[in-house]
Amino acid sequence: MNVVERLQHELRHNGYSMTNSRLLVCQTLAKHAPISMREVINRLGGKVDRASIYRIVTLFEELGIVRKIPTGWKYKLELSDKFTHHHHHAHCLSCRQIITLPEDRLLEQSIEKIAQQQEFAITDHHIELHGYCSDCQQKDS
Amino acid sequence: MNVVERLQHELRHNGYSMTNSRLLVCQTLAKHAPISMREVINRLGGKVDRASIYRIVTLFEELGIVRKIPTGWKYKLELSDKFTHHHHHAHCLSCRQIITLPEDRLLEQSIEKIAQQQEFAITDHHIELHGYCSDCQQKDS
DNA sequence: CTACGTGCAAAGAGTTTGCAACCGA
DNA sequence: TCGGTTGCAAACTCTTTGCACGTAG
Repeated sequence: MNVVERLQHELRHNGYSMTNSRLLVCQTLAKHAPISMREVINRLGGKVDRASIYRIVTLFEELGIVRKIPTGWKYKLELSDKFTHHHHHAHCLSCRQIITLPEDRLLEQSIEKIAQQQEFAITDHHIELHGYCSDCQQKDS
Repeated sequence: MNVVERLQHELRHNGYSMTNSRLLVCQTLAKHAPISMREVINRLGGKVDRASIYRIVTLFEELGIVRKIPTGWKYKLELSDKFTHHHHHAHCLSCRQIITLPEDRLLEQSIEKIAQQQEFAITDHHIELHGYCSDCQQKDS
């Protein structure tokens, strides 16, 4: 199932229509993630209105189609695990690059264990590392 | 070392003055964390100007005195591990409560291991759980 | 056809900046 | 005293909302 089919399925399944604007937003996310709201708006400028983009992203978030990844005071967007695979990110404080981390069983298990201990019914989780990537470490030393 | 002494130390050590405004912001964070920017501004309304609060929080973040914890599109603020103990949060999607989680060795080790594997020099990390707290699970069922 | 979606425009939050006055060491 | 800090006011960016028109099913 490719991105478009997947989107169509998620929308229909929840009683929403597949529209051209929704498709454009989804394709932008698929192609450029992680991407900021501003970038999405710029890339779709003229094609989809700002307000509609906000409405679409809000809907996508409710349906679990996109996730927001916090970067300092702001955030970026990317398609959820339904479209890609489960992963987390590391942010380089020097070059601002966002690195995608490989999935780690032990880490995921730790999270689940803690949730169980707290009797917290977990639906999602987010992990974010801050520091310096290998390239920037070499430059600075 | 209490909160005020700790603040004084962190500021002096980095060449900044201990001012009344900085003290007020710090005390507000100590007393009400996690707290949103808006709440800080409201609580200090009349005593410290909005712009100064932003400047102070930005400085505090650079010095590692405060950390931002993302909550959806927004964020809240709290004093860093230097003032409290290292911990993470769980957000209840129903009652919006933010639960402080106990420290977990296994989890912290997993994080360090992943950073090492990626040759990423980690300085900080965030973990955030989403789901439903035990109270809300009972209400809904 | 008809309810859901979108564009437009304007309002409402949240955040930043320049500059003159102020205060802490 | 003197440079770092703050208050004020204005600008700017980000996000939301109401309403009339457009469009998918």
